[in-house]
Amino acid sequence: MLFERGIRDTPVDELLRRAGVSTATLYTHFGSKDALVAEALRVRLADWKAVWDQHVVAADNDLDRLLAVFDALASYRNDRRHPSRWCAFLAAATELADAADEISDVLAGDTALLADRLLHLSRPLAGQHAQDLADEVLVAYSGALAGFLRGSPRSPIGTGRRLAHAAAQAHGRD
Amino acid sequence: MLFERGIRDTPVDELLRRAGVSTATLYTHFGSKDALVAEALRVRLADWKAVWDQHVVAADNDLDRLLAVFDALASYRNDRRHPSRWCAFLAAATELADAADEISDVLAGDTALLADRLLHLSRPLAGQHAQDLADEVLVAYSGALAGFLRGSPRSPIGTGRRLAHAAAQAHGRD
DNA sequence: GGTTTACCAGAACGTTCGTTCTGTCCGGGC
DNA sequence: GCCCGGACAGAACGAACGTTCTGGTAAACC
Repeated sequence: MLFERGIRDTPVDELLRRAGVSTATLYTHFGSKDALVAEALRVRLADWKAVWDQHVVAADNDLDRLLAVFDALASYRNDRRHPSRWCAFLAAATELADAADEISDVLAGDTALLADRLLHLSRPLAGQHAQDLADEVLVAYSGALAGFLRGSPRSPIGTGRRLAHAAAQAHGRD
Repeated sequence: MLFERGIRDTPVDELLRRAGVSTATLYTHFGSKDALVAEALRVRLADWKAVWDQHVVAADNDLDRLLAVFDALASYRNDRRHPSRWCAFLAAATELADAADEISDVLAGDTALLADRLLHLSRPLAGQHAQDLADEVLVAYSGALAGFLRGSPRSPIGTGRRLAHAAAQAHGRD
């Protein structure tokens, strides 16, 4: 709800009704709407990390482990426990530009997770160019997410995966 | 200002002060804040298109014409007449999810412009796979923009360009 | 020269929304 | 049996902000 309709466009009252909880309870537990949003984002980040983990473990070669981020994204988005228009973290950072550090910290956390893991997964494929490959996959991944916001291309995840694949091949050759 | 601090976080009063214009004048000219924002977005889209045009014309081979979108993005962003945190269109669509059609129409216009031109520019390089290549470049482009929001990778445009280059090469080979 | 047009400054209005306050009720521990 | 922590519904508050209104000024035009 927060991440479908937008954080700013979802009043606290709706969250209360949806959760079947009273105003006072929410505010004693979280203190503010921003803190609640930050907590929701932290939960999403943990969930996302877990799903990604599974797909990396399930892959059986270096290339598939790197590309697993796209397969993980596909299954994360198919899970109706994680509805969102495109990316909860990028959207939150956009909507709440000047807002609480607590919130932009979660985007930073997501980005750091992606950067670190992609770098690690790129090493066996690209060696000393691992940083370049990791950057490229991160951009392909973010671009796929943005594709949902644009409504184009039709299959952003498949497109992002092909892009990352081509990048990996390009680095594998040299 | 609208696209640096965020549309929602920029009150009309600040725009008035900035523009040295009175409330009444703004409202007789535009009718509402949303309409003003929509107009600002339309102007940006026209500017962006013009800059992109120049870079396509200046390129002297098919590959560079396709990749010109990244060079255009770099010079568009360097021009201080077009400040923005990442992408005005994607940001506006995120901030004003349920808002006026007039606004989401501009994102649709940007996306259509990108999709059409990239497809056209992809044809000489990828022939029957032109649609795939165009999709890939669009994702690489959107990913580069998102990179500015993330603050990672450090040079999103260069990374996106490499990504698109690898995709073009991959399609050129088959 | 009077009228129209366009603009200005600033007050005022109405709505939305995050947050707090009031008063009530229930359930479990001594 | 009493008490207290925690939850509830709902009213109330206060700030922010988009929009409209009031009244006044100055140039453009017939």
